Amino acid sequence: MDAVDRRLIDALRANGRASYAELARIVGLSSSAVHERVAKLESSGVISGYRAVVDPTLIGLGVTALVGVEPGENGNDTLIAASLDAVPEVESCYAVAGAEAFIVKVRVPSVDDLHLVLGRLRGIDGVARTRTTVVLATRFEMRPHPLEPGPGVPAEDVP
Amino acid sequence: MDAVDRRLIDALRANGRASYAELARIVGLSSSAVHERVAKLESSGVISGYRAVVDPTLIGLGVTALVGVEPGENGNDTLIAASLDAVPEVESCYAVAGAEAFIVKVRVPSVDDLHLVLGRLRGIDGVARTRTTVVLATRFEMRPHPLEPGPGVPAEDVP
DNA sequence: ATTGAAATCGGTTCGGC
DNA sequence: GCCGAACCGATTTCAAT
Repeated sequence: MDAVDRRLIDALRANGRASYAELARIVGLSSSAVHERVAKLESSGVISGYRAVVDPTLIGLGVTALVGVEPGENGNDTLIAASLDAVPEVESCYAVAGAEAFIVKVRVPSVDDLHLVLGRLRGIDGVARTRTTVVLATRFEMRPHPLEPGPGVPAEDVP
Repeated sequence: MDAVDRRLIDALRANGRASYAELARIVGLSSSAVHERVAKLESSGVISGYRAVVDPTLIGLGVTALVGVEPGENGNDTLIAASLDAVPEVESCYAVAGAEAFIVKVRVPSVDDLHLVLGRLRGIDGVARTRTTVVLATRFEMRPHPLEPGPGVPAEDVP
C-alpha cells in the first residue's frame, strides 16, 4: 500500500467507473500495471465494490431519518441487530456506545412510511425505545476526502 | 422511469462497474439501448456518479463517530454548514430537526484525531455544543435495497 | 512489480426500423 | 425507443525484464 495505491483509491472513490487507461494516465504507469494493482486492492478487501450514487429524492425516497434504538433490560443486541438487518428501509446500521445500542438511517418515500417503519422497529423483540431525528437536508454524504495530498499547491518558497 | 430503468439502477447500485453488455443481459435489451438509458439517468441526475467502496479500517480510518452540532442563540446555520463542509474528516452532514441543527459523521485514524476534530467543531463560530456518539461497529452502510422486486419467487398457483 | 504487444471484448456511433 | 453492425478503443493475458 504505497502512494500509487492511495492515488488509485482516491481516483476510484471520485469516479468508480474510471477506465484502467485513465487511471494509468493519472498515476503514470501502464494500464496493465494499474490493472494488477487494482485487482490486488479488490482481492485484499481494501476496495470491496463499486456503487452508482443515486439521488434518493428522484427515486421516490424523499424522507430520511436517523433513529436511535434502545434495548430494554433483557434485550439481546445480537438478535436486535439481526432484526434491523431484515428491515429493508434501514440503509445504514451502526452499533454505538451509549444507552442507544444502535443508530440506524432509514430512507422511505413518505412520513406515513416512516411511521410504519418506526412501528416495526419498536416492535422488534428486546427494543424498549426508539428516538427519531428527521433529516431536513442531506448536505453531503460519503464524501471521499483524499488520502494522498497529490501535487497540489507547492509550498511557499522561504528565502 | 419505468421498470427497466429501475432494474438498471438496482444493478448499478449493486455493481457500479457493470459493463453495458452485462446490464443488457440483465434487462434483456441491446447494449446500445442500455447505453442510451444509462446516459439519460446520468444526465437527468438520477445517477450522479460512481464510487469505489473502500474499507475505512484498511486505509487507516479506524474510528468513526456521529456528532450532533448545536448552534447557540445567535448561531447562523448557513455559516455553520459552510464551516462543517470545510472539515475534511466530516464524511457526511445532515441538517436535522431539533436543537442539534446538524448531525455529522466523522471518520478519523484514532481517538486522538477525534479529540482534535471535536475541538475544531466546537470552535466553529456559532456552535454552542457538540454531542458525540462513538461508533463501535458499522454493521452496514449505504445498503442498496432494490427498487424493483424482480422475477423472484413466483406467486403461488391458486387452483 | 512493470512493460509492451497481442488478442479479445466491450463501448460508442449511426442508419434503419 | 430499440436494434444490429461497424469501428474504435479498452481490457486482459502473457513473455520478458
